[in-house]
Amino acid sequence: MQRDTRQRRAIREVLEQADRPLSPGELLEAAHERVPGIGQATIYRNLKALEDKGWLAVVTIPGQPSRYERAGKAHHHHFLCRSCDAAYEVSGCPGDLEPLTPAGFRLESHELVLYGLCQTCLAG
Amino acid sequence: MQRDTRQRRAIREVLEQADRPLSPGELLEAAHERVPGIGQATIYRNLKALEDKGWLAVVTIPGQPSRYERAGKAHHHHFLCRSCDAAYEVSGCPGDLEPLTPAGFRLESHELVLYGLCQTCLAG
DNA sequence: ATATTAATGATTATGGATTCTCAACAAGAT
DNA sequence: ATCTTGTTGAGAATCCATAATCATTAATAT
Repeated sequence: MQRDTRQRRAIREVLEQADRPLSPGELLEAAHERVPGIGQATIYRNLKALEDKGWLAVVTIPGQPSRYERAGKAHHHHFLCRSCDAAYEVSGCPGDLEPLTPAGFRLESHELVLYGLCQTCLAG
Repeated sequence: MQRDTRQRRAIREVLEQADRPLSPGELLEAAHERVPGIGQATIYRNLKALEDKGWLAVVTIPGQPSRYERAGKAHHHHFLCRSCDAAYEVSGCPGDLEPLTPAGFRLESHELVLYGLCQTCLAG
């Protein structure tokens, strides 16, 4: 039977309260405040388990480690700050991309990443 | 002084004639037909050199090796076939993305990747 | 034709993310 | 309280893309 450990609780809580997708490293750092000594192997193990369970969605960004966010959100995209590397959720979508699709191709999905500077980095 | 080798000629020719961005592996395969025995180290060395020279542009796609295409093309995006992993160039752009950008953030650029099946894979 | 040395190719090494190993630990049943 | 065994943590191991080594090869100036 699946056990309810402090580490798992911490990981789920951090991910539930995050307002943006987190990388394994960011998650480790945040979970560490709740469970000092938590190891990265535990982070990876549980990320994979939560993903398999459909509780988490993976966000892939070129040249960056994967980010994880709660699954089931409405279709949306992401903004990556080129200064602090934080990924943010952006609502909305540019719309119908069929017109861009080459003739004879089948469009199934798409990913849009905005790049720039986040408010925090602009202020600092 | 920079020397004009068979390997370099082959690499440039393949990239010039390609109608889509190529990965180092695809480039090696294609160049191999012109210069049997060409090694991957030569591919990587020359890709980097051509990129530094501004002759090539790098295309980054999540979870994929980099692709290389001639620099200087008009703004465009890419389509990745989830079956054969070939990247294709797609003309056009969804347009102004400022409206999607969170307030207080500075938008500098963006990347859009379409996913699906290419004509070749659909036919096969 | 010969010398010079940039370039190549086979191989090893590197870097970063992710996974595996396994002894020690701890959640949950009895 | 005790036992069972799922989980954890530290570190080693793996994967893949890319970079570095270095003896050999070959482009080009003489």
